Amino acid sequence: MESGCDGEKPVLEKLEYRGIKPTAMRILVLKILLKQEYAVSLNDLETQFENVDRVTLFRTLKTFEEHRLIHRVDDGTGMIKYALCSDDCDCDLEDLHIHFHCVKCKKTYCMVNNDIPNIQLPVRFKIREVNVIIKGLCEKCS
Amino acid sequence: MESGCDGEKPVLEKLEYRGIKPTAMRILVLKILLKQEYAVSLNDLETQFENVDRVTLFRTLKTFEEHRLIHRVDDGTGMIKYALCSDDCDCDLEDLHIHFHCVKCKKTYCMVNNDIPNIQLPVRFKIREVNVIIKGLCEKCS
DNA sequence: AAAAAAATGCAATCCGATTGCACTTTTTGG
DNA sequence: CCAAAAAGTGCAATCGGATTGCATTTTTTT
Repeated sequence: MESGCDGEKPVLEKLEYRGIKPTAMRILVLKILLKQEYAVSLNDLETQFENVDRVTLFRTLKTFEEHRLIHRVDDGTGMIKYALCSDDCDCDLEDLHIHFHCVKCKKTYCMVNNDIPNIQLPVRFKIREVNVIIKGLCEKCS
Repeated sequence: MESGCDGEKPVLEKLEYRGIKPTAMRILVLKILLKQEYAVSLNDLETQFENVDRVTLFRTLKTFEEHRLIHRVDDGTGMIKYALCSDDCDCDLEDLHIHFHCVKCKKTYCMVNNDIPNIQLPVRFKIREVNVIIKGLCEKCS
């Protein structure tokens, strides 16, 4: 049986694992991120708090990003979204799975079970990163 | 032998074909768009003029977009880019080919010879649009 | 040519992202 | 344990691209 309050240990471990000092704010934010089933924007995050400064959240996300705890998700809406990296992920820039953006509920899901398809480009183009965004209706909205 | 000045007819025809009234501004903008080999942002466009108002360009592009003469290209940079639709294109939202964004020269190319790969999603997700962005180094920069 | 409609240009606004700086909390070294 | 240094936080302000309001100009209609 777990005796820690609210099962906080895994959160602390995750932070430490990435070399991030566990401040109250960061613990809170990570807890929220862990609950999300889709990529969140700064705004999304902000609405989950009562009285938090946008900028602090912004910088918390920035710290998380720099330490590879989260990564940006480009879902084609122009708004930056974030998602947790998997524990073993060492993503240089962005992660490599497919993202699905629901045009109705505006949520962006990570389609973890899909591999990026192989794409043939003219010889001299050097691929560094592939981003596949699918737009449509998600399970709940279709 | 073509006798028209500067081969302007095709430009006028393109505008008319899409039901766009050919003002001086629009002819100029379309001519520039026809010369591009990659997707352009509003800024890119602006730098090709001496004294044009951003907003006019913006609205010109908007008109073109509404009449399906151009379409938006999302290259993951967060900045909206535009590219000409092919003559027979009737793209509802965005076009369906792959875009390549060079991280060095910042140009975004349309990879017209590549088909969008088939992607399997969980059953109840309804795909409306697929956008593939590849980042890396282009021919010239690699 | 006059009236109506469309296009244009300037100023201003909007909104998310980001920075500056002062204040607070945490860490470090004596 | 305390003082200095470092790190984190919060508020105000800035930045940059996108977009709108409105007055003026140009084009179309009658």
